[in-house]
Amino acid sequence: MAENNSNFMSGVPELLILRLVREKEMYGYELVQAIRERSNDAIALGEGVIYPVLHALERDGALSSSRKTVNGRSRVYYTLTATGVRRLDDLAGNWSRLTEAIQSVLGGPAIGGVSHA
Amino acid sequence: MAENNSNFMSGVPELLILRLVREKEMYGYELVQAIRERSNDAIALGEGVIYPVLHALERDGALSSSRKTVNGRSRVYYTLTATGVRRLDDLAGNWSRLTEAIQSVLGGPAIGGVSHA
DNA sequence: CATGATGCCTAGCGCTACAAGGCATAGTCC
DNA sequence: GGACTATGCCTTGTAGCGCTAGGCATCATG
Repeated sequence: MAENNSNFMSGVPELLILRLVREKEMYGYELVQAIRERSNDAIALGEGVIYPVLHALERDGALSSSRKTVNGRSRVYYTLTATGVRRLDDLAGNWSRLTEAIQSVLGGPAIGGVSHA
Repeated sequence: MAENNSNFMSGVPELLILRLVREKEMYGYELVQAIRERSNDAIALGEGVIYPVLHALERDGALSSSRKTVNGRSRVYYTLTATGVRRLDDLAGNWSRLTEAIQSVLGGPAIGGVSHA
């Protein structure tokens, strides 16, 4: 009936993960804590959210993994691929546009003028 | 296993609707277009999204409706109740905190310092 | 009288994030 | 040595949200 934005409010966990992994290679358990800390406990994604996303991203070629053993502990480190960088830019752009759009609605009728024309 | 934020990425359509209705009483079809226009086509929620949310909000006492006939057309106008105002403030606060948190993750490790302590 | 805009509505699907587990190893405390 | 916690990985099942894709009625337009 109408071409809508397909599921416009999704992919935030994906976005956060990609963004963090861009800084340095990280493993799942580490990501869970990093997100919690960096957001001041405002966002607390569990492992049940992180791991499936990680696997999906690897399947799509956005991340590549390598198993390493540290202190007798086996960790799966993820690094960003070229595809992943593109995906990150994409998601970040979408998120930015989305928040601006929502802000634009919340802010009232053309306060400063968006000057879209 | 852990108390997480329950479905932290939801309620945006609800937020937008409440915000718009706060300005003046509006009807469903009008809301669909208002959201599209005010967001510069960035957000295009269909009627299939709007109406169910409208009904849920009324059921919860956040909105009250009144049927009016204009130009032989029957419209259901919605107005914000006191409960609705509270709900709006709530959602707006959550949204604000969420975007800040995400920004905080996207922005890198403590750029300006959040000084939470 | 057919088509489109206005205006309301609903059933059903898909997908995302979530809860709630399981499993293994390392360290700590008694 | 046994219990408990933290670390580290994983999967299954579910719920809720938003979306697609319709239906129905009126009015204006050609």
